[in-house]
Amino acid sequence: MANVPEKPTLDGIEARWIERWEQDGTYHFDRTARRDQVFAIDTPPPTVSGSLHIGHVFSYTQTDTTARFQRMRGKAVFYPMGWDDNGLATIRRVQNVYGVRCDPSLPFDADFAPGDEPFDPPVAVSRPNFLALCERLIAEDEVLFEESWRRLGLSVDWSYLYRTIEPRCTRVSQRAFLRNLARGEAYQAEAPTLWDVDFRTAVAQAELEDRERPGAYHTLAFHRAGDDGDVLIETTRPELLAACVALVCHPSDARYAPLVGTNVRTPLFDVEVPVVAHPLAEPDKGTGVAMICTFGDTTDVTWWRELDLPIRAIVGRDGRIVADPPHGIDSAPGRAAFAELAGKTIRQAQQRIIELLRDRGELLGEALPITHPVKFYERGERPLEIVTSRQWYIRNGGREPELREALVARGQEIAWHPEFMVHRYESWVGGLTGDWLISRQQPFGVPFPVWYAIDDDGEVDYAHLLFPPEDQLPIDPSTDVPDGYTEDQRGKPGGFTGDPDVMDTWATSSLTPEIGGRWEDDPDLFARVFPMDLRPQAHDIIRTWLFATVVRAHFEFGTIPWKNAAISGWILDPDRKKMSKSKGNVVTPMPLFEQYGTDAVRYWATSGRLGTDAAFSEDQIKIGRRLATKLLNVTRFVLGFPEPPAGAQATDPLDRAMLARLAGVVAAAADDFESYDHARALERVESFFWWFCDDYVELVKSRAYGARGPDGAASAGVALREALATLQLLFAPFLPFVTDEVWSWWHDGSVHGERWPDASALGTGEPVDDTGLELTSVVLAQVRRAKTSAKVSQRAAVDRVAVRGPADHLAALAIGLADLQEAGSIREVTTEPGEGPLEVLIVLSDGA
RNA sequence: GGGCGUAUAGCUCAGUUGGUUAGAGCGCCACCUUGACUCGGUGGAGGUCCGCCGUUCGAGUCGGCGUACGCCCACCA
Repeated sequence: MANVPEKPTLDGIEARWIERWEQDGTYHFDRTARRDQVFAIDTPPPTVSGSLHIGHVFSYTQTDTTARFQRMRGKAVFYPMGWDDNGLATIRRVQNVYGVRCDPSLPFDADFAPGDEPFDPPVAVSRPNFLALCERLIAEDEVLFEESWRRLGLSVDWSYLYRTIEPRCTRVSQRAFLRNLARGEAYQAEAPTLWDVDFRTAVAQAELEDRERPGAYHTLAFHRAGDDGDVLIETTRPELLAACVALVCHPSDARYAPLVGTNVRTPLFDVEVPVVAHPLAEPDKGTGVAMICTFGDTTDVTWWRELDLPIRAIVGRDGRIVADPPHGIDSAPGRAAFAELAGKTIRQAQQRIIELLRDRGELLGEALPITHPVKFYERGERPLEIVTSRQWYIRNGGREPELREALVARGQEIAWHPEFMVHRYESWVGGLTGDWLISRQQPFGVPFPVWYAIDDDGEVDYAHLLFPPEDQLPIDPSTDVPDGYTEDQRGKPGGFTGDPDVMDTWATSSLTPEIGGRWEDDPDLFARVFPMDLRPQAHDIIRTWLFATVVRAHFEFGTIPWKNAAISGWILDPDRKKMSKSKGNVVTPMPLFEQYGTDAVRYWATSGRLGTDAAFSEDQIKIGRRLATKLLNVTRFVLGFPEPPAGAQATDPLDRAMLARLAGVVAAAADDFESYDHARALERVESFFWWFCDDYVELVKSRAYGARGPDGAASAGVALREALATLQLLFAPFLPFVTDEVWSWWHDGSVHGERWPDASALGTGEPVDDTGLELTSVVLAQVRRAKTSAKVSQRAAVDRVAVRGPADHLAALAIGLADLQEAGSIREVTTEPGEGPLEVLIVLSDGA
């Protein structure tokens, strides 16, 4: 019945099995399953790009082993996939691939077509043209992207594939936003926000990172009234002097106490500003007095807000000094100085103002060079500025202690794997300084489903919002028209205008459980999968994706979005540096799949534990390859023994002991999986497997061929096959291709449609003492050692093996002696009771 | 500044509630072409378990102090 190939091979098996699984619906989600029979996974939708990254392989394969295990446990596994294609990553890619930039003021050009090469210099295109290019590039990318993902052998149900920009996801995103708005969880505000001058968009606290940058302290002289002399301050940003609205010192700083409440005049611009006190000012920094500008950093924002200071904004959204001086700069010399700076970039303005100040003697001493951390948008190239703008926010506890506590508590409801990762969540939520800024001033993304009425004077009335009913979603306010209006009223007095912004990508991806589960579109499905069982993701996006998802579920459903969070580590290169495109040390998995087979790469990936960064190791992949090859060969070998008669059982004590040991592995590996420790499960199974191949199969092969009669052969044959089938099942979550390959040689149907083995059904199911098995291995090793030392073949004959040791050990060992004799080509085996540890005397035939 | 994690063989890492001489794989060395596997098999060498102090009959494991590395959060005039 077995159909074993003459020369088994791993080459090319992926394509065959991927096609077969797709045809047979092997990973099809049974949506009739009750909620308690479902295991739902909130798969991270990867950002669409040209290719798969080795880090993807690492984390997604780990999740896949859990999905496969749960499926084998009888769960209906809901394992959707999605592509995240609506973010800045897509915009950047379109800009680079086609050499274009979006200029919303341009009209649509129906004849526009990109060239084969990117335009250089970049060409400005209209928003509709830009969006068309986004769609086009995404469509091209996603074909190849999906192909490479399928090659990984994930057991996802591809019929649930989604793209975050598609209408259905846009609808989910807009609906959730409108509900947040209706409940007061989302709001609009005009406020200072961190701003990327290259992307020309606001960015959220979660997307910041500090980078060390060179800078310098410059000492500036502010002037007191009359002849009271100067007040000196140090600043790294003299170019913001025109934006200065006050000086600040610590309330307890006696040196400056007399100054507080008085006014001083700024150098160069001669603007009168007050000296104020605030606890955030640090006496031992600089001179102890700092200038407050609107806005140099987030501390300035705090001071400005808490001290109720005026605003003098001088940095435009393009990162240049604005054309007109802010109010307060009234003197002719002051205005002249400002004119020198207007239109310059920050760098240029800094250079120029230093010259101007020095010429006037208001810059003292030499600049003191320093290195200091500067805030950047994580994808950006220039430091962030702070500009005042109208933005949308979702409350996240950053300004409300009660909400913050509630969200911390939600995080603690989740079972984290590993547990300590909850600390990252807690420290992030605990450190929030403001609400979640979700609007972005970008051409491509999910639009805010909001219009504003325009009053009779032509002013936009931001307090007068117009919404679409939910059943009209998704909408684009730049082309759709609110109820009660007509298109020709767009932008007119008494008419309306659409909100120009789009949502940040996290505002949509924070809804992946709702998107994947078809919230509101398919209530029956949603009820079966939400809240989900598992969110797998990497630790760097706990503060963004994970937290945001918790916020949305908390508001919409009053629940956590999933019971478990499995946090994977990162891939480091072999020198333990983080892999990144800029370092040029990125490994692409496709060539590895080709060279070693997907299973081999999966072996490496699943050897990694959750929460632990792992070094990329081609050696580990080679070991995986060896394992897969061994599975092919041992299957071929075992299936080549005479088939035991129907109804035969494993009766030989050695066989029963082996099966009992295997039963222990089955149970322990299941426990490992239940506690999200796939790597330990693999280690356990693998360890048994090599012992099985190296010792057990070697011990019983002669008997299996009939050397000790038909009963012994039948017992060995049964045990070998039971163990082989069990091992194939145990490896199935890790090595899906080779296990289905070897399974198919002697079974109908896929191994991935089978149940996890029943430990109690192995052998007779009765407990068996493992000592005999262990001792047999020990004596076998001694015999091998004797032959190796004598530099003879393992096949060489042995005259006599004499074992001396405690009676209970000898009794246990008795189950293996006959097979040992065959396996070792031993003429005579004797045992003798004695004290102390087991001693083995081996007499080789040559007298060696 | 606060927090989390890691430290075991040349390398990558296991080591569960404390329990004989601390394990695996790779690499290295030697040997064997033994009924499937040379992408194979057998064996060997190789360790002050980061340091110090403590608890204990007993510590790689528990506690304290420290060191190194990585990360998170905060600060950043």
